[in-house]
Amino acid sequence: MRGETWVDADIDELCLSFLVRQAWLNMRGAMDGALSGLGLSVAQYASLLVLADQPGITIADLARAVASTRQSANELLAGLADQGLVERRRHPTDGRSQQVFLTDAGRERLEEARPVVRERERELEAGFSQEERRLARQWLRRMTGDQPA
Amino acid sequence: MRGETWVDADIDELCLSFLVRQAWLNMRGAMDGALSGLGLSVAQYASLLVLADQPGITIADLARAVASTRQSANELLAGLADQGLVERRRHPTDGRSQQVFLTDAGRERLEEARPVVRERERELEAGFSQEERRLARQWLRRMTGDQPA
DNA sequence: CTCGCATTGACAGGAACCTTACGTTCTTGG
DNA sequence: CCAAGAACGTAAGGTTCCTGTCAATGCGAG
Repeated sequence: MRGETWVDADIDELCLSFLVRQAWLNMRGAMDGALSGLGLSVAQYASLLVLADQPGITIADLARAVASTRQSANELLAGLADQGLVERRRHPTDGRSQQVFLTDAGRERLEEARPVVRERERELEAGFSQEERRLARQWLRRMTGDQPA
Repeated sequence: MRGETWVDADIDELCLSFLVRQAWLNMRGAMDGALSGLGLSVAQYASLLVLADQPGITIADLARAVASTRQSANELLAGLADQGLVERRRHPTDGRSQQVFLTDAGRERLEEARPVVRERERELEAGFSQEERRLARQWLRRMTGDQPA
């Protein structure tokens, strides 16, 4: 722990969570930088991905899909709606909820963003083998709590 | 992406950053839960670790060590000072800055917290080999930007 | 020595998230 | 069918982080 940050073998074993935090912060910075030209944050990009995969998802389900709260999801959607990238419609059978859809502009923005993000992430991972990448993802998925021991 | 969250092979490749985010969020929740009985958050714990390793570090350097801002670091230190775990002293040779030290109570709190955190993180990683853990850390360090390609 | 630039901790305001609570709607067991 | 409990989107307030700015201090080149 003599460098700029304490990303060091010893400290990793004392607070692994913080290493993950720093990885996330740096990746977020890199992705936000890459996406800024498209007017998107990484959180917005991720939400567009979910919406592309699940058209008509409700705000509550979107929140769950991105491990967030309904309030946060709704606020983020408001920003995307302001950009004309998503639209919210009354749910056809559930009077409590709304369905969210990508607009054409939203789909186009997403298609523009994908290669940008993929390229940046590929750069970050340069030098790691396919197997090492697979292992890293497996490890991360475990850390998300979605894959039991 | 049919589960509770979109922690899924396909989406990982479309937004790896978000997978890291979700790992961090879950780990933070787990650590905060484990540390709550000690009145610490994971961020506070991490700062105590830095202070134990670098007694007398300045607020600005602590902020850099945890990849944060001076303001955030100072606010976090205020909370720790309120608990009597750290103290800030005028720097002996630099009229702008202050040095931060652990108090005895701070050192004791840290010693109590270490095994708690280590145990929770060990549980999260159960089933991964030593080599797999090493690889995951190597990958994470790369993602922090502190280890070039 | 001087001066332009950089750094410091603190102030002010904002962003992005959270929790709590609400009225409305839905679900389900009796 | 009914009532208790759950879920919905939204409002309100709070927390934790950020950025921009400030006055004071430090650094280094000329």
